[in-house]
Amino acid sequence: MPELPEVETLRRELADRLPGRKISQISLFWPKVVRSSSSATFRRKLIGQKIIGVHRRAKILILELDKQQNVLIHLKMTGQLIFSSQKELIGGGHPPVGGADNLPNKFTRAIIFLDNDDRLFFNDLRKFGWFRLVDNQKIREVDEQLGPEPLEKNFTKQRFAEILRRRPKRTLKAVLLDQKLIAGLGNIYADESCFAAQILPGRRIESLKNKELTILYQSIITILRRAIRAGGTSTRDYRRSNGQKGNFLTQLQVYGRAGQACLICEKTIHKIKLAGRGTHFCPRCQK
DNA sequence: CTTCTTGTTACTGA
DNA sequence: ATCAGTAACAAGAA
Repeated sequence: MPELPEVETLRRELADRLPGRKISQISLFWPKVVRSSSSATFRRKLIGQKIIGVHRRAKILILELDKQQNVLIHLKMTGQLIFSSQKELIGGGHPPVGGADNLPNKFTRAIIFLDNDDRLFFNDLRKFGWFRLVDNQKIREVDEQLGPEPLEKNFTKQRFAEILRRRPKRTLKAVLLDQKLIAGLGNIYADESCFAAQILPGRRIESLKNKELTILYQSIITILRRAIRAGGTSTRDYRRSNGQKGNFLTQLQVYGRAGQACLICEKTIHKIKLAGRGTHFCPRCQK
């Protein structure tokens, strides 16, 4: 699912393409994708606006527009943003494998047309993803409700420990998934971080030793960086902006590997339900 | 047919 | 006040 590394991959790719472009037209095939107003108002307000930046906060992609306006995009579980450039097709050659040549398809909920004839397709099988048009003040309110970004400088080991210690009775998995505490982790990277730190996800925070918190802190950062380097994880629906899969799937140690041998100790990977989510761990490596 | 999948919010009950 | 669990959103795969 799109978590921090997947959305960050898209942000970096789209930041090379969108800034400077004006939105020339918008097609909405599933009007409920717009959560901030009616779809008609959304279209009217957006058409003609210029994109000046592409940002990310937690799992939310932010298209910064002129006039203090922003389009927030949440992919939820099955959302995709596929960028289609007209120019690269002119001049021959083959479009990228898995590109936008078969779009729109039955899961395309929206298309954003740009003033140079490039297009951005929003596909979402499950229809949970959304667009919201918000001003800069509202952005600040959204920002305040989210925990620190794990890859930013202000995410120090001390701040991480403080955030966790204030929730002594909660389980580790629940805390890692809580966007108000730490931004951007989802089910895949919560499980992978716990494995890397050799800590069971069902542990209560109050039981964690300082040394364990330090290893967990470092594990989260390392895993997220490596996942971004691989272009994210495509378990199922996630795609990069050119339609290709992210490559981190092959580096997963526990997520999706229930019943298979642990890659470190060869004991069987277990799967339980924790914080309402499928939770994977090695019963020997993790304590 | 049932069960499972998950990001997020709302709700319930301990 | 805190926390865990579940339903809802929605649609498809197994």
